[in-house]
Amino acid sequence: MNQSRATAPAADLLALLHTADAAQAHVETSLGRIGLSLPKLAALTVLKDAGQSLSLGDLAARLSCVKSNVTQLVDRLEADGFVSRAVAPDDRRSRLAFMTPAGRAACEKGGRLRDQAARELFSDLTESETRLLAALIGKLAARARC
Amino acid sequence: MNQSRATAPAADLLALLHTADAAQAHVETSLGRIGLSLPKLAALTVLKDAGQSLSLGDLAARLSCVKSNVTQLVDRLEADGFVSRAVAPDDRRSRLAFMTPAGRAACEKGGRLRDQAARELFSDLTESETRLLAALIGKLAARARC
DNA sequence: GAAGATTGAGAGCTCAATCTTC
DNA sequence: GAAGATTGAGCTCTCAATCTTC
Repeated sequence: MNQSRATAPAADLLALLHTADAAQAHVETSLGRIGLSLPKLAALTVLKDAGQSLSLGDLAARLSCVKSNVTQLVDRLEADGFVSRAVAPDDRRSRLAFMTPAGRAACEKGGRLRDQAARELFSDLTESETRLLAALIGKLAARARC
Repeated sequence: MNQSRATAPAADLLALLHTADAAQAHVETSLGRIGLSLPKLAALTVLKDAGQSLSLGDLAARLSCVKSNVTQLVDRLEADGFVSRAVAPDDRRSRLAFMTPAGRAACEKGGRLRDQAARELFSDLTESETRLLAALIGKLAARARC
């Protein structure tokens, strides 16, 4: 067996991508029950961790994505009533995003749902296996960001 | 250290998702040079492996996605000149997708680019680490599909 | 002119509704 | 009516172009 290890990386990569998709879908199914998605929860979490309102550019930088994406994400978050926009007092070009009380509540509830879903996903792995997986993923990540 | 292992799964999950995104972007950067994306290459590969034309429903099943997605994917592949549609001779409801010569060429070139990118991504892992990673991902996948 | 944000176009995905053919 | 495929609406994301304010 294993004559094809030389070409296996592609299969392993595809398995990784497919599993990540499935894991994401699993968490989002849970989050969907409270009107959240992973991107929305990520934005709310960044806002919560910042402890204050952030400009959309700031938010984009902390979410490692492009500004136009944040514009649309905040549009939807605003429609949900989880976030509001305000003109920055010092610079009228800049828009500040801040969480509403409903957003704060959704963030906390969503965080618990996400953590619970993550524990379910990892429940077949021992603690040392989980640490090992994290280390291997880290090696992959180092290569991917080049 | 490690007092917070109990809540770590969420961080590990997020790292996994983020790394998968980065890995995907890495491969797609390479594929983009020949006008392909991972979803397009996946469809072409399914068609190649089938060795014949497939109905769009068949294609959707083999790609594990919804039929309406395949409709749009084939629209784009057809616009690229990589795939053509034809009415099924036996059932006029059904549309067959078949690869054009350009599609076949793109599939082969794309496969090589994808394999090479995958080898780069895994190049910091030993063979046994790669196998271990695949096994751990498998455990995760088993949980995610429930 | 450069830095903020937004808009427009388009890829990729889903679900619900529709249309055609069986 | 049920099985094919498609269309319409919406989410997430990107890049290029635009608009406003500095």
